[in-house]
Amino acid sequence: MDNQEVAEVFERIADLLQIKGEQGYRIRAYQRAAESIRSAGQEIETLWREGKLRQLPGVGEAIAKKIDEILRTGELEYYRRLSEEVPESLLELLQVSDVGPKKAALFWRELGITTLDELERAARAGELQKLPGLGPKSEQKILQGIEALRRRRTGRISIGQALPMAVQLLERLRALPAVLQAEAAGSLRRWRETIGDLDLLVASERPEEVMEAFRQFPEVARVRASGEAKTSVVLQDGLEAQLWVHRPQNFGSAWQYATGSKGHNIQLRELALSRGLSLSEHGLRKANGQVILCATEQEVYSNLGLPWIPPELREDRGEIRAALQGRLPKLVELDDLRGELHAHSDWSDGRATLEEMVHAALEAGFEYLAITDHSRSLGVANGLSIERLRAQREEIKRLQEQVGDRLLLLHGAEVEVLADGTLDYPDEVLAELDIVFASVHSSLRQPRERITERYLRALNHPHVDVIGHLSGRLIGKRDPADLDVERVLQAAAQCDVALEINCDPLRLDLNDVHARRAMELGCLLAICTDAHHPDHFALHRYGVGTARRGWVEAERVLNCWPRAKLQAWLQARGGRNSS
DNA sequence: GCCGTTTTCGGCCCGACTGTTTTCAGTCG
Repeated sequence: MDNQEVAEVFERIADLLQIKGEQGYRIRAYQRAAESIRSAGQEIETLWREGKLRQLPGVGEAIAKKIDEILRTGELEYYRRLSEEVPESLLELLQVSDVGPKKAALFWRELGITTLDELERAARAGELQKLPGLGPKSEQKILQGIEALRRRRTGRISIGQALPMAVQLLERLRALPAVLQAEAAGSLRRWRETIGDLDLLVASERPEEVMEAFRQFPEVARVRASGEAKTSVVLQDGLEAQLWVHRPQNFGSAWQYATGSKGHNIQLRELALSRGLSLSEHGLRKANGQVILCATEQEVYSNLGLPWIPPELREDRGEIRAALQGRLPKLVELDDLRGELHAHSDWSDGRATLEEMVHAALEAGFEYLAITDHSRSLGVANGLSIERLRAQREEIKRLQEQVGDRLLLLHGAEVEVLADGTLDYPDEVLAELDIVFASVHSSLRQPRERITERYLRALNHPHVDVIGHLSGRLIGKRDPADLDVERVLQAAAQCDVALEINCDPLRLDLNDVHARRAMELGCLLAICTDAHHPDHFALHRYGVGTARRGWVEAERVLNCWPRAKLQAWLQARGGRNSS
């Protein structure tokens, strides 16, 4: 059973306890444990075998015992008994906006409702408004919530879709005369790979004016709630958006609050309490009632005795402790990237010529560009035969002469790791290349042991320099391969093979959690766009966001290295000589 | 149920908005 599945058990326990009416902090304890298990860098089974479950934050004696039972027996007696008491299907009611545990319990106990369909029927029949504490408006909202849920169905969307929408709304906000500053917050600012809703923040002295304009934006389909400080809307495409408006004097604390994550904010507020301060979006309040206004986030953190913590780290994954101890990483930045090592041309399945890719790289200010077209067996991608690969080398040499010293061109290939773990070109051909990416595009569904061995074989091949998009996942479309990631990362560290963080917002592969584990194990990384078109070079920022979420520092990223260091590393590997 | 630059027991984040209320509960972020 993997981390995700174990985490889900505890999440469901927390939800069931809420509906049951359990009061207090046990619920949060289960939620925190679930989040901790989900974002653990290692597999829960490994930690369990090694007796290290208690090292996970939020996992104490009781939850460790429950994990042990789950992994030994595949079941949990406590959970089974709980779901006998409270029907599990009630959990789907919680997905409806404006329905929480209290209302779900009310519908169940008073009307015997246990499914979404039953809830909808009751609402249409006017049964809900007869219940205590509800009226016609609540009933109408719940019906709208059910319809919105059915329309949406997709849940969270890719950050690649969310970012352009947020940019559009921010531009519109910045054009308003009453707006002094407008910024993204929430999971978007933390560069999470998927986004549940857009969180936007504005600094203004005239909040009503901003809110009024926002409600009228053409992107807005429906206003869910709107006050002086906060407006919540549903956009035309079903996505929800929040807008907060605060004065510039407390913009910093408001931005900190709106950025989250929830877990980070809770930890930060507890730290504030321990120092006799109460933290909210309005600022820091001392015991005597005096409020310290914070115009910048730096002021929020420094008043708590902390350095500013980059948004990508704010996931309650140990960043506050690290900040207290002065151990925050010096995160890689977009400007640290000096070149691209994974790019395609129309020699295989790219949509631009070599010349066009080279010129785009010059435009982007790269110091180097590796062309890495697909290898021969990948027919769907027009993979290069050995003859075509050698012809391409001549073409690249010609282009190198044209551009001279302005850009270093590397001739590489994205070589298929075949189903048995061998590579798609013979060794003598690989030896001719400047850089070799090894990737898996086929037989992704091999059983765990088999596909892990396949990668281990590739890692041990002397000519392999980088492993491309390790898991093969496409977010929301294709699950990652069933892989023993820990073994692969350890082998990569040992073989001195780098791992790609693929910047395509549908891949982001390695993901943040695996990137962080790779850093802990001493692996090298490469942040690459896998560009199939000149426009794709702009995707670097997504990979950098993921890398930063993985606590990645520039010195461990191949394409942050200066040209000479990169060349020296490549030439020292795989028995290549410097010819 | 977890956890300790206050603590192994007694704490555990904070506020906005809405609807159905005569002063607040529920939901959300």
